[in-house]
Amino acid sequence: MRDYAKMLKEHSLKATFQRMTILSALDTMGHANIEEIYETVLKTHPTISLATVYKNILTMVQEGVVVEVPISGEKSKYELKREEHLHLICKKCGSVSDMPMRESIKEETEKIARSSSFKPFRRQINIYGICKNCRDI
Amino acid sequence: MRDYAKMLKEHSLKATFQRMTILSALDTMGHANIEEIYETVLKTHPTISLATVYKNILTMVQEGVVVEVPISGEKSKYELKREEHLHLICKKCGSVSDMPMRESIKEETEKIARSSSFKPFRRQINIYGICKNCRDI
DNA sequence: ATAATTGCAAATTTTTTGCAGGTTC
DNA sequence: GAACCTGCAAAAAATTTGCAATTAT
Repeated sequence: MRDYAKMLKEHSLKATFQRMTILSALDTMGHANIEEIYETVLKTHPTISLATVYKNILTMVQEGVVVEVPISGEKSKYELKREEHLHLICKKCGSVSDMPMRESIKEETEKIARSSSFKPFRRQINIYGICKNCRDI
Repeated sequence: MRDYAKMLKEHSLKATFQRMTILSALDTMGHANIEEIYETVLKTHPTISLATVYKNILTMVQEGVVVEVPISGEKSKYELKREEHLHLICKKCGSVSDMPMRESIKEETEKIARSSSFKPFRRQINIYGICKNCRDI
């Protein structure tokens, strides 16, 4: 559990309970799309509106507090901003899990970008497949 | 220009002119979202309906003739299926360009997957930044 | 105090669907 | 000629907007 109020204030966003609830939901869920976030926050704060979830996800993504994870064939999920990592995405159960980024991958992608005079900001690596759980079934 | 009819038939899809036109549009554009595809096919075949574009993109993605490229902060784009590669995505002009996949990246991602007993099918790597053109302006 | 944020309801945009007629193999 | 595909119009789903009331700083 992180200090959500601090995260928000560092980006000059007001620490409303709606935002704190959304961040807390993302923190426990790891990755979730708008609908999933909305359903989760409703459980503890039934007055939060869907429009507020939309507006805040947009704002918090713009401010870099939250990161969008676009996924083939699904609606985008969102996660709290943290160190760079990659995603293992199970095509069976839909789970998303984080794995640390390797230095060598960073270096290779830097090289590739450099070879096109492309100035990279950030990477996004998704690996699609079947997770351990679904495989064992 | 590839043999679109063949591509379709290999996946037991009928080679309608609507599908051929969509594939041809993707071939020339490289990457495009639904709206862009629709606008482009309209130029040569003004009778094609938007619903047909939606239905066909869905079908052709399911059959693996076309691949979805989900992009942070934008609507998904689509491209013709081809060898594995990665994407340089310019946050200024929105251009997407393909770069060859490096062996070492494949290997590293295999290792990462293996370490979680995850069985990988395919990777998707997006590098976001500023392209040469936009940088020079 | 004030500037930002919220919830609501409505508007807009995006995507999906059902079906009668047409096309491909 | 059978199964598949199309266009249309309508329905459903997803997202955005405007605004008066509320809240954080």
